[in-house]
Amino acid sequence: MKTTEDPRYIATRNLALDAAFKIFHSESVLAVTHASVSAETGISRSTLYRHWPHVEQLRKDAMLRVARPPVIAPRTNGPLKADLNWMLGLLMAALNETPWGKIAPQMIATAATDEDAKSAINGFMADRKRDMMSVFEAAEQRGELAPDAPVENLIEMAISVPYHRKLVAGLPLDYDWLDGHIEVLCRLALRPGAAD
Amino acid sequence: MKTTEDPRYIATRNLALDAAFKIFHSESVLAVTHASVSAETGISRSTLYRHWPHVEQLRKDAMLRVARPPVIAPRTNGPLKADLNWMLGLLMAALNETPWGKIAPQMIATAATDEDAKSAINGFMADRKRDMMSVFEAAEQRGELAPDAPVENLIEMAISVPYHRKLVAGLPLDYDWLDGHIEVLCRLALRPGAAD
DNA sequence: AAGCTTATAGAACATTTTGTTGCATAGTTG
DNA sequence: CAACTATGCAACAAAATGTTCTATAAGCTT
Repeated sequence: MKTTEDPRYIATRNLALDAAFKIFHSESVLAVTHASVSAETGISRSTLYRHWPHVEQLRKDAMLRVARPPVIAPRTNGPLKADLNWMLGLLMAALNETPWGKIAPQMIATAATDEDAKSAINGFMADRKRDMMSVFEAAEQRGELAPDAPVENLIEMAISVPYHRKLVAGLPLDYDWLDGHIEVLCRLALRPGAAD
Repeated sequence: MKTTEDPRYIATRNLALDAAFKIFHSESVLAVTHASVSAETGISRSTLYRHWPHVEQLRKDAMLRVARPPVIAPRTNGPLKADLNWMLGLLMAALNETPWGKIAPQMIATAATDEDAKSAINGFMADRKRDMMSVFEAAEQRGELAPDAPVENLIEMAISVPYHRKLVAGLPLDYDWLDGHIEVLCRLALRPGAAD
């Protein structure tokens, strides 16, 4: 029988990674150690070392397992402005009020040197871009979009600015700001005649 | 006499922090320890402990001392498109080819939990925004700007996207992309009649 | 130049973190 | 039931981290 299928092994792994993530979120990556996870779960240190011979493996597994942004269901009812308000409002909330806001910076730093973390976070962003794309495609089918709307760039701008404000510039992410952001995006997206 | 003015103390401090930064850049923050700096410089471990009783202090000092983005002299000759190309080209190069591209992610992560790192990186970004502002003001005085150009938002977008592409999305930062980015920014910035 | 002060080097020591191993026990599989 | 394998525990090893003391040398004061 393969180790990885033994229910005891699976159970230990899940328990440990849940605790590791909890520690990661409430303290920091560095607080995740075999000792701290052992204390949190009751799993013995030696067992944890058998699962993850080195701390970095434990930390990375914890990060990759649960550290992902909340799923944002694309809303494509229209009009575009309302859809953007919905999507970016949720993104804003994710950064302000969920673990993701605290975990993202750590992942970004890890991604700078670790391939797994890099492909994970790149994947998250690709998902987010795809969701946004479906919003713009729906707008196009409703005929709201300007024919020369630079959709790719708009999506990048829509998503990048909230991340940058929160993680790099240290500026507030609130609806006052979001309204202006969306207004600017719509200037480039909507066809001149369309109702705003 | 105050300790902090003794030339020996200053010399040791500078030597140590230079080495710490070198290690930080070539390996990672975690590689910066009293032991590694001692090995690199010949300064004794006990002396380093007197300067920085705890590793985190040493790491943070190394980071805050030299980890700053290259200064980008604002260019305001005009036309706006050329100025933006200059400024954002340099920002791109800073992210692609200088230590800053490797260090920024670490700083962002540290800023999430540390006030000093946070205010440092927020300060860097405020500087960058101010530089960009002078570019747009010059454009306005030349009469290039549309009267309703949303300058604040444009500056945020101009800067955020390169950072996001590089650090989060893992997309390439090259002139092919930059041309499109600037073209979109100019659509919103320039007055309708202005030569492009 | 003489004397006081302070930083450094070096070594010895203490503590904590990190990783390893062997064995008894108990859950899992066939 | 029999064979296998994960776990818990305890003892141990090694490395990283932090502390303290003393002799020496550099800097400052008069």
